[in-house]
Amino acid sequence: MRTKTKEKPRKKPLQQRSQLMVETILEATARVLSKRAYEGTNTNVIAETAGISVGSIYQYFPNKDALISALHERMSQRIFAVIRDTIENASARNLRESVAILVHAVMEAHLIDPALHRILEVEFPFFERSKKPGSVDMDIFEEVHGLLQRRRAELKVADLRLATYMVTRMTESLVHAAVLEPPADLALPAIEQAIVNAVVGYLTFDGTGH
Amino acid sequence: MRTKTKEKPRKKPLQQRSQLMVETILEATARVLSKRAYEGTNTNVIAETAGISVGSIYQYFPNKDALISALHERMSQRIFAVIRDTIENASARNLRESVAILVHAVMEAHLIDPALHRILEVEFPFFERSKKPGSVDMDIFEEVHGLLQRRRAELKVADLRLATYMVTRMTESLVHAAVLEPPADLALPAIEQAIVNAVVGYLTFDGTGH
Amino acid sequence: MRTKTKEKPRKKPLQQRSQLMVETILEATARVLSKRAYEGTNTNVIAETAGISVGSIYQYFPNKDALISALHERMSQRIFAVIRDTIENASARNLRESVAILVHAVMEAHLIDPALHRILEVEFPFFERSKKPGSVDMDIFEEVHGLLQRRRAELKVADLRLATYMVTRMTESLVHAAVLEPPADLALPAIEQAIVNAVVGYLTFDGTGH
Amino acid sequence: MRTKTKEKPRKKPLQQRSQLMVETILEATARVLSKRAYEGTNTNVIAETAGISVGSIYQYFPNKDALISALHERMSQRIFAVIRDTIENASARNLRESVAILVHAVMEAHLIDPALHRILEVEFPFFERSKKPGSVDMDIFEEVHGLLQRRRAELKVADLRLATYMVTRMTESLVHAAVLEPPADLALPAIEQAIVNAVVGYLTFDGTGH
DNA sequence: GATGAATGAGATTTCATTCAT
DNA sequence: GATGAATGAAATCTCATTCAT
Repeated sequence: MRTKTKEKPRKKPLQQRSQLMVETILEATARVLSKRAYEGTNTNVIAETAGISVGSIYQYFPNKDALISALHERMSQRIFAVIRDTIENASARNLRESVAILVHAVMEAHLIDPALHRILEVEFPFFERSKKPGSVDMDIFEEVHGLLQRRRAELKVADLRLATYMVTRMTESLVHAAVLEPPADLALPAIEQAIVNAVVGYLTFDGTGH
Repeated sequence: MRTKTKEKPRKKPLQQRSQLMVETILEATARVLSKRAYEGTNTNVIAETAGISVGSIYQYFPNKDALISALHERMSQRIFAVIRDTIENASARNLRESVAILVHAVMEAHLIDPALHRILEVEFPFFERSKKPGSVDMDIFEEVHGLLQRRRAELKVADLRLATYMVTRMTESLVHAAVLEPPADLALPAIEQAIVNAVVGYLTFDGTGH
Repeated sequence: MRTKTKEKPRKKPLQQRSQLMVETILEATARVLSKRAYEGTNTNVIAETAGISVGSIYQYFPNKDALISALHERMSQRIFAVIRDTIENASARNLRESVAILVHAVMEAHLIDPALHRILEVEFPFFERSKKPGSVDMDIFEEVHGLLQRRRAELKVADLRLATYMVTRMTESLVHAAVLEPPADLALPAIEQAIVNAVVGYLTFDGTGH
Repeated sequence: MRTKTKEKPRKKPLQQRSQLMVETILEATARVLSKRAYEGTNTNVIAETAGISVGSIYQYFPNKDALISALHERMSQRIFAVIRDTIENASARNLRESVAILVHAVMEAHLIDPALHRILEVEFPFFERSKKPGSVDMDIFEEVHGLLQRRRAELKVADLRLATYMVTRMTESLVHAAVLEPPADLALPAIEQAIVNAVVGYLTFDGTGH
């Protein structure tokens, strides 16, 4: 059923070592980035942290930007994995539960590594996610689109693509804000609840008054 | 009578000239930033664009960051001015109209100088807005809080501070996304409409189904 | 008897004001230099400290070096004045007393404003004193030369010019070191005593053993 | 037997290359400093003179000051080496010969590279020598102290530490002045002779007249 | 493939000096 | 003469990237 899962069946030792090196480098990049933020992060420090030489970074990444991009991508993958698994494994009885599960999944995903996430989203958001098919954003779009289709009967909204866009954006943006810039006087669960309400409210709002 | 009193006939020439210079510098910074993005923006280019010398920048700003911050601040001020004026001058007959006006105002504000706005918000969001009283963010919060209070009767939400937070965030985030990363297949007015629906939906959602 | 005293008989108001300005500037330079050392001393700070504008400095001094030079010169003048007056007013009964008075005078002179003196000698010694007739160094040379001539009978040294050079250097260098880099475990009076001994020892040493 | 052990056949290639680079840099710094004095000496010129890139300077020295300090230190080391070797290898028959040898050694040392020495001592004396144990100044102090102890019987001075201080200062200051600001009308050997006389005179002066 | 010393363009910032007011 | 905003050459230092070993 899952269409686009990228299988990696070949496991040649060479590729294994490569894969290990790439992991090491990305891990170090993440660590340095979390600890020292944009200023103070440079390829030499990353190499040192990874316990390798700068040269090796350039063996696997054409330049520094590619490094950040890859990190972005990896984080997106992880987040998407969490979201997809949650959605697909959860059995919701109605729209509200579906949305609650979605929102909770997104929140969980954002709590994976908030420090790094924060840096990545806040200092390097311009490493823009592609909107092309196959990108994580599209994957999520499709996932949510599927969810809404399955709940079609319970919705008041007319345009399902627009609704998918809205739900995706609302969930992402509001969770993002709540996790990364938590307001001092509001509890996270209360906000989570409010986000669910907002999404369901939107989807079931008939536009004339309830 | 006034033997030795030095007259200062010129009306605050200093402040005037200073103000002009600050404007010139900020203007140039904005221009350079819009055109060349983060990379390629440096004090020398800014000075050149402004038709002044680098030294002059440092006469008015202690360092480069202060320059970007000032630009941020100025843009925030402008945006807030638009929003406040719109809200305060508009006469809405009901909640939906109030929200529609708010959303429209925010959208207008985001369309002032999207290119610059984009750079500023996207590349330098870490020049973080303060949450302190007196900051633009707080001003907007208060403005929205007032609006909701006036419409208290029409709301289903319990916690007004939470609601204010949600409305603020939703409006800002969704408009932001719509303007700066417009989805290819959706029209802006349709999205605007959807945002209004989402906000009103949230505020009038009783939690059980409408 | 005193040959080279530069008289300044004319006291036109204009020159008075100029003189005042020059004083103000030099005073400020001295103050800034003492307080902030080489780094952190610049014409703008000097002007600010003096309560005048940078431009005015350039009305009286062609450039920054001239400023330091003038300060050097002024300090030299003051030191020389102290030394000359002490020597000429003192009535010594023998060589030892003469030397003691000289050494003490030089020490007094070095204690006028040690902080400034230190900066001036330590950071700007390369604003080299001229060896030309009329310079302070020459004045001191002549003063000491005269002193030795008067004590000719008590000396064992053959070449009086060489002796003058030696006495001048010894006094200056040793006092300088003692005052500006006081050794932790030796008392200043003890060093002063030792310097006197050294000078007298030199002057009365017959070269074969005493 | 040694399957994977990486051999490092080149004898400390790192240290060797590093050392070479440090030498090259210091050498260039010395050359530039001698030729162009303080003004006109900058890291770019030094790099150019050394035939390397600026970056390499910063690979080995944290900043410009460290560069000058290192040069200072190296010169001090060399001077001390000359002095110590001369003193320790010479066999003097009496105090006068000991002092003569010391003075001559110091003079020799000051003549190693007078141009550079001049710049270093005259323009950067504020890169102050530490007075801590282990510093060159302390080494010299100890060396002289030892010398005086060996000649204890021939001395009239009471306090040996004071005497050591005086001898050290006199020798250093007077040689310094003689070499770096040679008086026009006095021959260097004559001055050297006079310095020896002064030191011996001081050490054997009984305070009442010889 | 791995290493890391070397590179050098380029960025920020300072400050002596000028000159229009 | 006095002012001080404006100037801009120049200096220090960084760091992504290369390439000989």
